[in-house]
Amino acid sequence: MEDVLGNSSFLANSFPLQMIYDTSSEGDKFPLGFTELLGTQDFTSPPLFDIGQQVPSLVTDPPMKIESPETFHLPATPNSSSISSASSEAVNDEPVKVDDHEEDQQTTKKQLKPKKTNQKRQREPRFAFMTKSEVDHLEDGYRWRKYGQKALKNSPFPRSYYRCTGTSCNVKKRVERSFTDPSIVVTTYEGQHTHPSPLMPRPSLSGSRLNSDIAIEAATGAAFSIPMQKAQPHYYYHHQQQQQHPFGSTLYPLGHNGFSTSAGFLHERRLCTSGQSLLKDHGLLQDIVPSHMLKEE
DNA sequence: CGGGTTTGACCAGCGC
DNA sequence: GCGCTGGTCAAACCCG
Repeated sequence: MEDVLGNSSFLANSFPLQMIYDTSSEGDKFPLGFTELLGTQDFTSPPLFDIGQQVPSLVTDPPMKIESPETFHLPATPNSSSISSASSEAVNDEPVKVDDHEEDQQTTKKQLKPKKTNQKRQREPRFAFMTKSEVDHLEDGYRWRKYGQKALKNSPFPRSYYRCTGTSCNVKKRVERSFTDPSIVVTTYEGQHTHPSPLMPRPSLSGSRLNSDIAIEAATGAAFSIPMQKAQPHYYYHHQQQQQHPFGSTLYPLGHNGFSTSAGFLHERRLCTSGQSLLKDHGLLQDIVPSHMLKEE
């Protein structure tokens, strides 16, 4: 976990526009797209980001070697910001059904105190964003309570731990700064909101929502919360890497935990829902990244 | 006073 | 087995 942000050689050819998805053990039982793992299911989760400003991508690096449980990729350019990469962590061999996640969370918490059960601690699917921002704690529409802070071994910046304050909502997030680029905030979400955002009512599809925004929701079936930017992000797109299959080949290396499966699902779903030819060169990014950005590269 | 933050301690998992 | 590290707890503290 410590080289999360520190693998600079890796970063050199990494994907600037990435989203870290981390599922612990769902494997091919994972019936949902990754975004569903985060926000509340469908109606409840507001589109908290302006897709024109911040765009998630599901792509990970093909050469990605998961040396540490979580591997983050930083933008290749200082101007680029945001988001993601895939990671896997806390591998459980036993598959976990998403439906059970709430229960799991309850039990995992209890597991801490009444020492040692025979079960390994089970983790929620995780999912991280890299956001270029001055502020550590990005507003994402939910209310969070900080419950811990930890200095990380290979980073001068501490990691903060937050829990959603919603009752019976066990979503957690971790916020840390990239020490390779302090302007980048890495936010890792874990769990699924069980309630709508208390801060931001979901607007209708009309108005300010961009097509790409809609595309994301169509693709995922649910919106998820991406921290709203306080600083203007820039998106950077690597055409070269995008030519690869945005999910299959790049995500398979994550192996064990079914990321590839859910990603594949997502991809399929995308094809089904968006109704246009989506399988072109740019893969997912094509319809979530503004076209002018795609041309930049 | 209620809710959030800080911070030291504790625990579990992992690697050596 | 031991030490290291990440993750969490919970008491103390802060603030509106």
